[in-house]
Amino acid sequence: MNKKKLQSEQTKRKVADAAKALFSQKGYKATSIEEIVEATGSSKGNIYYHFKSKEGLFLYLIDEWDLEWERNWKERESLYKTTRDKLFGIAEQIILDDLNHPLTKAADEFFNNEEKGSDIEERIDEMVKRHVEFNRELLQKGIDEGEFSPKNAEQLAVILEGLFVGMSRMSRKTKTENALQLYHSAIDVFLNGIIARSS
Amino acid sequence: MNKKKLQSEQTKRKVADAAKALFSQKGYKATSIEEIVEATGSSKGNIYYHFKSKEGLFLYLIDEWDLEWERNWKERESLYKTTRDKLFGIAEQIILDDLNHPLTKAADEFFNNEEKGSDIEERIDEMVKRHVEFNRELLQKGIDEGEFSPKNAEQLAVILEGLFVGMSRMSRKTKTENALQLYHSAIDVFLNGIIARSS
DNA sequence: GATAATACAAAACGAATGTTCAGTATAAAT
DNA sequence: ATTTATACTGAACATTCGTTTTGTATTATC
Repeated sequence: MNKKKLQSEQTKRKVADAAKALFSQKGYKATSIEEIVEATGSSKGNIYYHFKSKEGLFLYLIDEWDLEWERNWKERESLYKTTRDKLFGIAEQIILDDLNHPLTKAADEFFNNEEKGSDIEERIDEMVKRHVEFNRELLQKGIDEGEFSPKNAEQLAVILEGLFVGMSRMSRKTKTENALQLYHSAIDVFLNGIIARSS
Repeated sequence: MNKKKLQSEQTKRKVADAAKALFSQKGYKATSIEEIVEATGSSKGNIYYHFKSKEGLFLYLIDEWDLEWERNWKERESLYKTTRDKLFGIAEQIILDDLNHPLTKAADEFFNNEEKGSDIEERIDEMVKRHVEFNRELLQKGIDEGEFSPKNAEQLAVILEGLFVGMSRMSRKTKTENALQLYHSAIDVFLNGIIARSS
């Protein structure tokens, strides 16, 4: 049980890579299984052997992306000391990640479409929850340490997540340089809005 | 040229109303022309006689919605004196409008879909530009009058627009009461972030 | 009253696309 | 060596849906 399993994993990877490229270029809906077939040389049946469905294939890619993001962050986290700096650091990583990661638009499209299987919906909910929880912990830490004024951390976490979502959408039409500035300003406003002051 | 034109307008309205209800409940993509046919009693051909396409029908509804929003705002604008208060007022109207207006989700879905006719895309771009310009004028006024710190008004306008978009998405899963709080907090943070202070 | 325009109906088109399934070959297991 | 499980093929399936087209009845125009 070796040669076959290896070959299998290689094929799965090849499909995932091709799908990622296509989803990135054309978006989720506009990318057909047929195109993935043409890009990989694999057959339709084979793709459905490795992945449960088109949605499943896409979520597989998003999961990988998420994991990669967390890995990158953990490497960089120690570079920042205060929670405030960490937030800026996260912001910047998200900015770079979002702008460099062409899957963003497809993900945005995917999450906004109403027709998802109920099992898929659950996975999405969990993913969003993970993000918000990630934000919440950081914000709570900032509040506890007196950096931010004591507000509802859970709510601020949701707002932060929403801010990124909104910025992603707004920067769709703008050039990359402007998008970078836009994101940065948004974080600036947000931080400025929750920062603790003596006034 | 009277009885016929009247009847025609009534039919168009009936179709528009039914479509609005359906798009609101089920989203853009999930609502089929066939369902609009069933809901109105009109035929497919008739719908296509009154509206150029499904996209055209949807944009017609969005346009109406936008016009109604502006009308409402102009009625209320005089109630607020400072730009800061106006922003809060706008925020609240958007909140109420968005939460009460079930078309929001469908619009969000529609704007995120990649497959639109090029003429449709133009109309969307214009609409977004109008919104941003609306925001920009207000923010610029606030800056000129010293209420807000002098930042790039254009960029802040885009950020504000994005914030609403993001909040709309984030509040999709939450209950109405929580959504109201969320929106309000977000505006709070934003205003707090751009407010002018003596520090 | 004849002609033209308008409002509407009903059916067919047509094309894209996700998914399944019967069948085959290659490998592992016994 | 035979059986079994796994990886894969390719075609058919199954629908869904937006759009077009052809035909008709009613109303306006002259």
